[in-house]
Amino acid sequence: MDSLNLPEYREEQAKALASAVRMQILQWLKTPGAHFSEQTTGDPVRIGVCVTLITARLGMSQPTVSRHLELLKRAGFLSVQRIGKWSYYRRNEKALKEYRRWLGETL
Amino acid sequence: MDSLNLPEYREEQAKALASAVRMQILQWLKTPGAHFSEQTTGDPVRIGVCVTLITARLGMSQPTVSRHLELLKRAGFLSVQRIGKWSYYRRNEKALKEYRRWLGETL
DNA sequence: TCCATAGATAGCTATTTAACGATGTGACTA
DNA sequence: TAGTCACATCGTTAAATAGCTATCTATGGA
Repeated sequence: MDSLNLPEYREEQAKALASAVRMQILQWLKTPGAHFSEQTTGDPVRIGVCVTLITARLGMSQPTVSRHLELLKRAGFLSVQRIGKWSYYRRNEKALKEYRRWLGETL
Repeated sequence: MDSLNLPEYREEQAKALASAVRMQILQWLKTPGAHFSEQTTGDPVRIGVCVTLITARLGMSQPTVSRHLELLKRAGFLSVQRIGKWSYYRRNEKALKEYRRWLGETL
């Protein structure tokens, strides 16, 4: 076939979004304070939400959640910040916006 | 976990787009005349492009292409029109636009 | 009526994905 | 310094996906 003009990472991003679990994570992280108010070790809006809370809310095993978070991070949609024993994940709005823009003009 | 508010078909649509082959098909069909000018049995812009031409352009087996087209159709992104022995596929711009709108306000 | 053509469907295989439990690692804590 | 906590990584298994060949169905032409 013709060479694909779909960059590798765009496909990776599309795959990251093609999962109900990962879309749910992204949506929760839009308003972390509303969904993870239990977090006391830091402002969820600023630094992000720790894995334990996301795991509890999803009701699945911690390694599985870790894997979903990694895929979203690899796609560029999440960034992590490690503070002490905790990893705080938050949305990368810039990458999300960029992806929407690309899809809008490509699709 | 909380009940997901991602409707089933939104996930199906996202999966349909998470494939380089299917994205390529959608892009070609944006300007069918430019990519499938060989088609003589009907105006590709109006009625769509037949499976044989898409198959030739992709360079993969006909059943595989048929499968990709079916997934795009199930997602609502393509519609088919059968005329004689031919099936003409074309973009469903309304569904594509709707999906972009949904993603924009959900993501 | 018979054959060819277009496309869909079925069946198989290889690969990828998603889940899990077990274990490793690094950082606080008693 | 021993233990615990937070998270990542590893290894396995089951299910989903993508490709192929073979075959079926329907239409059109000789």
